Amino acid sequence: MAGVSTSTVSLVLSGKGYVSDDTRERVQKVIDDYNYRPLRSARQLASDRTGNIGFIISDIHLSKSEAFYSRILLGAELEARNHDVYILISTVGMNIEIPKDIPRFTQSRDVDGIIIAGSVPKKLVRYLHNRDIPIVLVDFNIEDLKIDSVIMDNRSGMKAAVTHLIDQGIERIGFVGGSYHHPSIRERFEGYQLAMERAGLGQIARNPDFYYLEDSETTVETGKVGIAAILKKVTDLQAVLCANDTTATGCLLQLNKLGKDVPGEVKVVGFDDVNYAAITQPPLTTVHVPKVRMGVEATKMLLDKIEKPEQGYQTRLIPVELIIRGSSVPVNGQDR
Amino acid sequence: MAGVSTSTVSLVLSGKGYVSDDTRERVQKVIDDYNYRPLRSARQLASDRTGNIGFIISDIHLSKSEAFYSRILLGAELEARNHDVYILISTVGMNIEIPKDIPRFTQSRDVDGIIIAGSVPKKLVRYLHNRDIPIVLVDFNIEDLKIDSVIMDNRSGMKAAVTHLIDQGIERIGFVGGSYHHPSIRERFEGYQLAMERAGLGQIARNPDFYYLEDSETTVETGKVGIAAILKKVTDLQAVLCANDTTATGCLLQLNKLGKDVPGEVKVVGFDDVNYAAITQPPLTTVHVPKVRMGVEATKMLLDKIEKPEQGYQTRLIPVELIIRGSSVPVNGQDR
DNA sequence: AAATAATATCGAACCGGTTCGATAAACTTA
DNA sequence: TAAGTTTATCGAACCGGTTCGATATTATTT
Repeated sequence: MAGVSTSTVSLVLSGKGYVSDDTRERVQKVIDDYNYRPLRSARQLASDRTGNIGFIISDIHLSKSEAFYSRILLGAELEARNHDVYILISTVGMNIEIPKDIPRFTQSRDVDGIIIAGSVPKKLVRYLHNRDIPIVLVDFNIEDLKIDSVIMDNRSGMKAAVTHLIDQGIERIGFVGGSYHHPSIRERFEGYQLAMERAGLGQIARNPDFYYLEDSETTVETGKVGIAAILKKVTDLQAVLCANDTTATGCLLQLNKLGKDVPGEVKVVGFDDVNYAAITQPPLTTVHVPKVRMGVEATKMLLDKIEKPEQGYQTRLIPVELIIRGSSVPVNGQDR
Repeated sequence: MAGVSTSTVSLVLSGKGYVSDDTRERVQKVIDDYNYRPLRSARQLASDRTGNIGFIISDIHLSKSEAFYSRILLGAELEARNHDVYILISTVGMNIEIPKDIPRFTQSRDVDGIIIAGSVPKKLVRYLHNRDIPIVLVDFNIEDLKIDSVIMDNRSGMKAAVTHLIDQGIERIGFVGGSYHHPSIRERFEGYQLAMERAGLGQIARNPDFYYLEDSETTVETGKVGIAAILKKVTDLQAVLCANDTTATGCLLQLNKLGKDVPGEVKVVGFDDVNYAAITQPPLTTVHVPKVRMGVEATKMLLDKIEKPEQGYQTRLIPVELIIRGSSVPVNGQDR
């Protein structure tokens, strides 16, 4: 329609090679007028790019009560849209078999790279990494593999929480965690111990009476059991830091059941700032994690990696922020 | 490698046409041995199917606190996997411009059909419907368009809730809702009125003092404001039914603040059974909606529609179930 | 036994782009 | 002004499948 060959149109589309301004404008006009969009499958077949990225998440995480990973997905989608890239999602179970249950898109080369959000079976990551597919991990990492990752600053977050409590003159601070195999949870626990150490309270943070850890997935139950266990040994506990908001919610419920006033007798601090954190009773003090932004960053990193595969691996540390609500400070108004 | 032409391999793959058992086995063996997977882009280009389905959801819904729509997405993914189909997700804002902000995959024919989850701008649905793309709506519908949909049985759910309360000898039952433009919310309100009517309590359900509706998106705040408004007019309210669990949570918070005992003075019933409904204080009686299943059904319907576009449109009504927890019945044990 | 139908396989066109090499025109440079 | 460059465009091969018609073989019917 513009009186040129398809090759020329292709050049206009990609912006490569030599095209006279005159021709370029003429072609562009036809494209605009007819709302022409190149067929992706044809492009994919001809070039070696698919323009898709895979998003892998465990089915547990996707359907968890908090929209934590959904928001990471949202961020990834927003950024992908900017680059005209599609996201193919795939859930995996935690007990998958390799290679039977490998996400399909990795088999038929339907993606240029993969984002893995949250913890998934390590052997899956190993398998994909060995196959030289660009990967970015979000809120996850595997010690011995050099894979790009986006993680929140768990240690600083915990440090801020500890400081917030110590500033109020509180010292007998415990910790309730869960799935210790998840790097974020481990880092949070370490952050707690480190910050306590620095404040001269190392003998408390190192005392197992003051913390509760377990290896299973964190649930509300974890919080209930955890705080109950600690209180049995430490009757005058003043505050508890939790590995995440889910656990913190469990602590709140259990403390309420035991008739302990929050924040009067025991203060509670969570981590993640999931949406319902603001509507617990009392509202939960917690460390805000910018989930959407993490998804955005992951996509950026991945696209970058796809573009320049040779560059070394990197880890992006996303800053977090302590949000102070009613569970850690005495109420002065009626609602705070 | 099997000593046959590519055409024959194609026939083996698709199971169409004539292939001798001998040849079929030989080809299949090579496929298995070499883990051969046909390249999707080549298939897409050659046939007119993409093997992808689009999943459209408003960005608000995807990042809401409850994992409601994420679970629908999960269900869709699980079923899609069974059919070796990919899901391309796209979020849309509620104030999009047509055709500028139309999800990309609809423009470049990258999907065979579309699932729309929850409410999105009506003009978007109209636009897509006019373009003759197979569509299935989940938890949404538009009165004047004949589009396949999967919806939960809102009226029956509300009826079960009303009956549950009436069985306890309660009559002064109110309703707190929100975004009335959402069909599910409207149906729930209608279900409430209808069930009350049938029980001879129509004069209550028709009395505006007993219900609170607004046009904005439902939030916790909606619940707080709603229950407060009703209590001002109906001081001896015995129970409140809510349009969803989010609103119900708001009611719980507000009742707690006002010093009203739940369920002693006022009983509260929600709708949806989102994950955190079990951990409110007290745990929330609510109507369970099988979200994952809705996603599964939607995918099934869509693939069916793609296969046989001519068949008439249908609506699949998914049954719901009342889950009785502490917010609507007196506690007899310590925790119930 | 001949005619017809069913089975089995393949060659070649095609899907809609990208990209390389060829060709030609317009500029530079010696 | 001839030779060499840069700019502009295009033809044709190619990506890896699907599908239609042609052809050959085998089975069935009359």
